[in-house]
This record gives sequence, structure tokens and C-alpha cells, in this order.
Amino acid sequence: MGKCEQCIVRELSSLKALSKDELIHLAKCKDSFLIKKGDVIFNEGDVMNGVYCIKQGTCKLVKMNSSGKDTILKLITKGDLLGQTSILTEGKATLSAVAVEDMQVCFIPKNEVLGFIGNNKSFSLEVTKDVCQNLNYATDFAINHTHKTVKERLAQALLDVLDSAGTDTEGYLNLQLSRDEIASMVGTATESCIRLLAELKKLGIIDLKAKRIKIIKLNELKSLAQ
Amino acid sequence: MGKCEQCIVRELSSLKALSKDELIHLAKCKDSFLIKKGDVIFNEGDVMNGVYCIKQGTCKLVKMNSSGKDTILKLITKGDLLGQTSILTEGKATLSAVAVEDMQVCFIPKNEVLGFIGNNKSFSLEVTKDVCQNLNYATDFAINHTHKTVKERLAQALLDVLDSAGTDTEGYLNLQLSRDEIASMVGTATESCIRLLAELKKLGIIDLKAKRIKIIKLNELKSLAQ
DNA sequence: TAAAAAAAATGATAATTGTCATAATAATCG
DNA sequence: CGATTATTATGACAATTATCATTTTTTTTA
Repeated sequence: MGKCEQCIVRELSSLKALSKDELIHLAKCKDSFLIKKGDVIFNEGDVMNGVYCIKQGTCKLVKMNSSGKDTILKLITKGDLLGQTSILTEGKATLSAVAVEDMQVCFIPKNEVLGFIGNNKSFSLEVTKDVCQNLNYATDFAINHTHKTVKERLAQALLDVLDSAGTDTEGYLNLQLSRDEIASMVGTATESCIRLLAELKKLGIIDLKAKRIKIIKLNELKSLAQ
Repeated sequence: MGKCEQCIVRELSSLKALSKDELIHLAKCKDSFLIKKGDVIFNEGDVMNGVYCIKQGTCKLVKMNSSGKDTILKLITKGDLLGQTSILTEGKATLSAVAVEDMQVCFIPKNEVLGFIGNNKSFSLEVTKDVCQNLNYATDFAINHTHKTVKERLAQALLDVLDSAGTDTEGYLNLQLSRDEIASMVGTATESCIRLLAELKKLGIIDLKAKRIKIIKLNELKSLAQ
């Protein structure tokens, strides 16, 4: 079991507010494990017994609508915490989390998290701030999906992937999502997504090599997303 | 200056977690005032110096998109607190709040709120839970605006108005919004909104008397909204 | 490696929704 | 009260996007 004190991603989340003693305790109670691409971390409706800390890899936060279509609300990466909301409201998970890459995550039991929240004001405040930021993100997402066109939203989705995964040495996005998944981020039909990707390629804004996507004209993509 | 201890709406918000002493202090530091229909409580980008507690009346939480169109994200009514997120993240307001009825509100200065949060675990937790609920609401809103049709969203908007304002003795919604405002809740063009309202009337699901709207077949409206 | 399955791409078409123009009605104000 | 302005309503039309059918390409698996 790794020492949380030395964990690279701790500084990226609310966990940075924990004391040395708390970190030692955390190292003992946490559970570290691997998740394979495509695996479900938890499902909408699941009872959440703790919080997940993402050490490596990316997952998607997904919600299924009444007609069975997925929407990807957000990509979650290194340093993010998952499941805080459910722990705090004592409710079931309102979203599903599915790995889109192989992942390395730590699980922190609910009672330990609540303990930290109750005993460490600074940690408690960080958690609350994090939820506030998630709220701001969700609000912006909602606004974008209300008044932007599919093309504008696609541009934004590509920027989101860039933001959470970065690029390889050749400049290709470091995360390969299926057309279907990109469509679920954008909130459109797969075919529309495919067509618009082809259009962006024709405009020279992006390049497509099979499933790999390279952003060529970042500024144009940004201005497209507005 | 009214006594917060006896305030009718206190039980409806996180403020219910305050102690007697804290309430006495709150009564001294809060500022109570009236807001006229149409008045702006605060604007997107404003520095927030405190939190608003809604004692009476309704306001809309609005965000303007890059092309100048408004989206109404939520109706805020009696017992709700406004501005918590901005206080917690120490950022500026990310939304505007505009009265859609005459209102009675109390303003609680930022430092007092932060004081309560720092000293009262139970209050702090209630505030956090409230933010979590707002996050869940925003997520659902986003999903609805991603995959539901305008008609389904209109049905939902009418249910939202019913929920936050109720009906008068004749069964008409107790809040009169303009067609333009309803369209901003739905995220559609005013004309589309008008047409669909007419369609719902033709179907006998609602009745329209000038600006007044009566829900006749609640269950059908609910199943339309899904 | 061949066969099967899945994913991506493309075309044709339909449906939904937005936009612009204009008319009717209601509200406001001097 | 009449005139002006704002809101609501309706029609015609265009644009965007979804859906369905089919083909091509890629991936998986036997």
C-alpha cells in the first residue's frame, strides 16, 4: 500500500489540505487498484461507500437519459476526486463513471472522508469549493448545450479532450474516444458528429488519422467554440 | 429589524442549523429589504459581498450566452439562499438574479456567513449539501437540454413554475412569466414557445387566459416531460 | 488468416426548430 | 382617452440536425 504523503496527485485535489497524521491514516484505510478501459467504476443509482481518487488515466462521467442515450458530462483525470457529492448528500450516485483508458485509482471509505470533513476545516472547505467548481462547470455545460450549435459544441468537446489528456509528440490528442463517445460529449447523433469532424478536417482546423485526432489550428477551434 | 429566530423561512434553508446565539447575531448583522419586480439583485460578474435569503417572492437565475441570449437556469423562491457559491469560491457571481415578482429578501454579509461556516460544523455541512443539490439540479438541467425536445422541455418548465409558485384558487399558476421568459427557461425561440403553448392548449393539457396559465391535465404534462 | 462483428463514413430524406416578416392584441403613458 | 409601444400570435420559409439505409473500413475473434 503506497504512502499517500508522497503521492503525486495529492496536491491536485482537496486532499492537499490533510495533515501529516491524516495522510498516514489515509494510507492505511485507502484501497488502491487498477481499472481496465471500458470498466464501470460505479453506476447511476449505486450506493456510494466512498470516494475515488484518480491517480492515473481518464474516465467519463455519464448519464443516461430516458430514451437510453448517453450524455458524457465530463472527463475526469489525474488528481480529480469522484463521488464526493453522493457521500455528502448521503444519496445514491446520480451519474455513472466509466474508464476510457486503463486507470489507477484509490478508494477512500465514506466514513474516513466524513471524518476528515468533520475534523479538518480546511479540508472541508476545499471539498466544498470543489463541489462549487463542479457546479459552475455544470452550469456552463448546460448553457452551451442550450444555445450553441452542434459544431460549436464539437469544437468545445475537442478542447475539453485536449485539456484533460494533452497531446503526444506528434501533436495528436492523447485520448482516443470513439465517434460515438465524442457525439455523447457533444450531445448529438453519431452521424452528425462524424460529418462535422470531416468538415473541420476539410477546413484544416483538425487532422484525422483513424481514431487519432490532431488539433492543427487551435485558435480557430477556440473561436469556433467561442 | 426582524428577529431571525422567528423567521418563517429559516427552517427551509441551511440557516436552520444555526444556534440561538448565532441567530441573535444574525438578526443584528443582516439587512432586510424589498425588491421590485424586474429589479436586478446581482449581475453576472458582480463581486458578491454576501448571501441573499429569500423571504418572499420569486426571482430567476439567468445567464447570458455569447450571442446575447438569456437562459433562465432556475427559479428561486421562499427559503432559498443565493450567492453561496460565490462566497465559497471567493469568485465573482457567475449568474444574474432578477426578480420576477416583488420580493422580500435579507442580505447576510460575507464575513458573517464564513464565520458561521467556520464555527458551526452542522451549518457548514448543510451549506455543502445545498451546493451538492444545486449541482444535481444543474446536471439534470443539462441532460434535459441535451436530449429532450422543445416540447418536452416546455412541459418541464411549466412543472417547474408550478413547483415554485403553485396555483391560485382557480388553478392558474401563481407566477406570470412572459412568453419570452418561458422560452428562456426552455431554451428555445419565443415563437416556438408560443406555438407549443398553443398546441398544449389545443390538446387540452393546459389552458391559457392571456398571460395566465392553468395546468389542466397534470399527469399528461408530467408524462410529456418524462 | 479468414470470417464475423463493430465502428466509421456517406447519402438521402424527414423532422424539428429557428428566423424573419407581419398582424393582432394588450399594456403603458402622456 | 387616444396614441405609442410592447407583447403575443401566426405564417412562410430556411437551416440545422436526426433518422434510416447502405457501404466501407477497422477491429475482433474463432
